[in-house]
Amino acid sequence: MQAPLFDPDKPRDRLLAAAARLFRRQGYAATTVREIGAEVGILSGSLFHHVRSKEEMLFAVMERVIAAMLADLRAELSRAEGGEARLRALIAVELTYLHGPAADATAVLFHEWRALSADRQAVLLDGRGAYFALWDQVLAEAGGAMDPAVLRQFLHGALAWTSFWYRPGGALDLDGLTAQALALVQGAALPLR
Amino acid sequence: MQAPLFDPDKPRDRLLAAAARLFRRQGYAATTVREIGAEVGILSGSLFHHVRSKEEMLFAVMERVIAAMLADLRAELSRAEGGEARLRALIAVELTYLHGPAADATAVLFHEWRALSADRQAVLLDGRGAYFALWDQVLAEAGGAMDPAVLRQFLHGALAWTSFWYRPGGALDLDGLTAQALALVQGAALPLR
Amino acid sequence: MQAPLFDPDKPRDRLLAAAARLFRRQGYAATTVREIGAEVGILSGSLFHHVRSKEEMLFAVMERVIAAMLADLRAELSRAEGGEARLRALIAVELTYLHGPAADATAVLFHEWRALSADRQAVLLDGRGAYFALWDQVLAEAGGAMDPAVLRQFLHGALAWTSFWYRPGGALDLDGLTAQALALVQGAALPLR
Amino acid sequence: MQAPLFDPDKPRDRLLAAAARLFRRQGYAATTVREIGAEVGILSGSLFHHVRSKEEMLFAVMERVIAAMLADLRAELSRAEGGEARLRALIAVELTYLHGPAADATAVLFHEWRALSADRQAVLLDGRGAYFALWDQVLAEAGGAMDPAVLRQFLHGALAWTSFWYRPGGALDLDGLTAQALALVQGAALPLR
DNA sequence: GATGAATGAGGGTTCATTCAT
DNA sequence: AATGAATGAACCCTCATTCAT
Repeated sequence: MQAPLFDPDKPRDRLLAAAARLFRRQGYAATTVREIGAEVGILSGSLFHHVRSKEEMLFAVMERVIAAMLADLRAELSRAEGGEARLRALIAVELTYLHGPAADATAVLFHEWRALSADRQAVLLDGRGAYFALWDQVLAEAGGAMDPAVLRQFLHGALAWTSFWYRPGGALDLDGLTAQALALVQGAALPLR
Repeated sequence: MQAPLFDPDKPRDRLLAAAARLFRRQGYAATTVREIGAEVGILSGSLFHHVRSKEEMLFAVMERVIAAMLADLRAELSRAEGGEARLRALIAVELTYLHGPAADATAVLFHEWRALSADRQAVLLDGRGAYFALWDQVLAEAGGAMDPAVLRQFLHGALAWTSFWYRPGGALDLDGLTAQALALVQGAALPLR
Repeated sequence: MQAPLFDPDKPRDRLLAAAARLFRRQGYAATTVREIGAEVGILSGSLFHHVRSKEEMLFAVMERVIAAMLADLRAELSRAEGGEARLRALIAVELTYLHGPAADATAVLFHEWRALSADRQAVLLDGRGAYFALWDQVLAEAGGAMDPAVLRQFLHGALAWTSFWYRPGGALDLDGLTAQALALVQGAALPLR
Repeated sequence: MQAPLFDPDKPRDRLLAAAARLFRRQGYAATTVREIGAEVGILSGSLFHHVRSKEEMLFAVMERVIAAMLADLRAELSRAEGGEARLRALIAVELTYLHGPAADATAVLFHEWRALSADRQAVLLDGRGAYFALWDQVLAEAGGAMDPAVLRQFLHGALAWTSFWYRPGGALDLDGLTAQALALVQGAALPLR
């Protein structure tokens, strides 16, 4: 990840970071604007100088992650040489977002999608689509036996679910987790090396 | 699955089935008791003759699925002979719940866990623990290279996530999906047959 | 007036009557739903069992007066014989509404029109148009020298304004006030008898 | 009218003119200080360097019109010779204010009176009383049959109401409208010439 | 003079829940 | 069992006003 998702020097970014934290911990619907205000040390009314509505916070958080993930994945893929390296990049980017500094925002994107209004979902679908197109491309290149679409969903599900159980700092570090995920798909649907 | 989760002849069961349906479609927090009432043709005030609170509905739905999944998995495992058959049973039960008649309740159990109060989560952990103990046992028996705990989480995530994209009735039927999931783990972390 | 505008036996009507009273006294924008609730002895949240929104109360109040005034004017005109009697009916109906039991609602209709959203204004314009069409017809029949449209606006303004200064129960009763208004227009723009 | 009500070179006056415009168009309660600021090109916080509160703007606008109308009516009456000329002056001043350059402020005075706090209303009552004393005097001099107090209210209402329907620049110019209003009262309550 | 972030009270509205009928 | 009016707390949001910069 080149740059942090939220700049601690910008009030609006501090707000979004706090919102992401709470949305992740409690869910969007269960988080009140008063709590978000308290998290950054202002009153709820003051939130609305930086943001038009509670939902705009959700949208902005998601927008940021989507753009950043897409940029990072593109960068990593352009650096990676060979099918395995590209595959590893796919997984590494996803897990880095899920458990690195952008963990809150990424979890929100993955698990609170339904809380976003249909209108706003539509706006984000482009970026999300571009991201998954890269996945499909890499998985197709790998030329495994399993339908790439199904494999993509399996892998995406397995990685997304790590946000519920995996905590970095334990016995298994992020590289280790990445290796395990890589082993999962390599053994499974892709031709053995 | 031996018996349907909710008996259409019992008013309370009809209520729970409706709640599960709406909780799944809209999320627990975004579903109002009015909507649940409307779904079964009564007014919101009348709900509380059958149920003590909205959260009790969530709890009851989850309790039912947990007990039923545990019973079904036990039954299937007792019938299955050999490592692969037991592994297949693991996956088949999970996918049958996720996409069969109990789909609503199962999706609620998997995706609305956070909406349940900590107290009530604790009550359910026993049954859930017993279920996953069976998983761990079967996966350990298979004796693969990957840490069974990690493999369990990967597999559980991959299967849980199917509720967001897989729809029975398409080109890929449930047996086919089961086969694909089986292939994923068999190729990966388990010794090749 | 055949029937009271609001039936004291119906909770919703009691609500509307209270709303009309407060809207008249304080203006629509300056009246809070909490005040309206207090006026009928319920909490603000309970208002919304009878009414969808604050603006719906404004709308409902106006709708009632409009329909009732139109019906009453039609009835009075059908009873009135001769130009002067019809003219007197015009004025009498208007003043009866402005200062009789429907005074609050009528004042709200006349003075809070702007507070209603354009959408809802449009819905009411039909009834209002029919009412003024009767005015134009009666004034045209009278065959005065002044443009009937201008005369109608002058007269309507003069009468509407009475809600700011005239109070029944003083030296001048409603019949007296009606007579004065009749004298105003008869002397002015209409041919002398 | 001798001088414009608001001097475009003075920032405070530009503010008041903008406030009058918006108060008239949307009503006092429905106008926000943000909108007033935007109308003159500053932010809402900066308003309060020129004015102590939103209500002070309303007060100041009304104060200006009241003083100016009184001065103008005095001047016009001192110039007018004969009962009819004085009567015409009465009406002409009123209509000139209602539809000339001071239209916004005058409409606000007439239709937003209730939005002013009782304290501030009291302050303005002197000037307003002096103005209406002139009306009563002129109407009494004319010696008609109708109670001058009632006639004054009828006429005031009829003229005030023109702000809702009359627009200068159409077929009927201000002089024409003045003539019609004069005819209304002359025919009515005043002795025929 | 102007800014813009912050305040804090209060706005309209929603909603799970209660209870007399 | 069901109704439906009522509760009361909490919700998101608005707005006039303040003040350090």
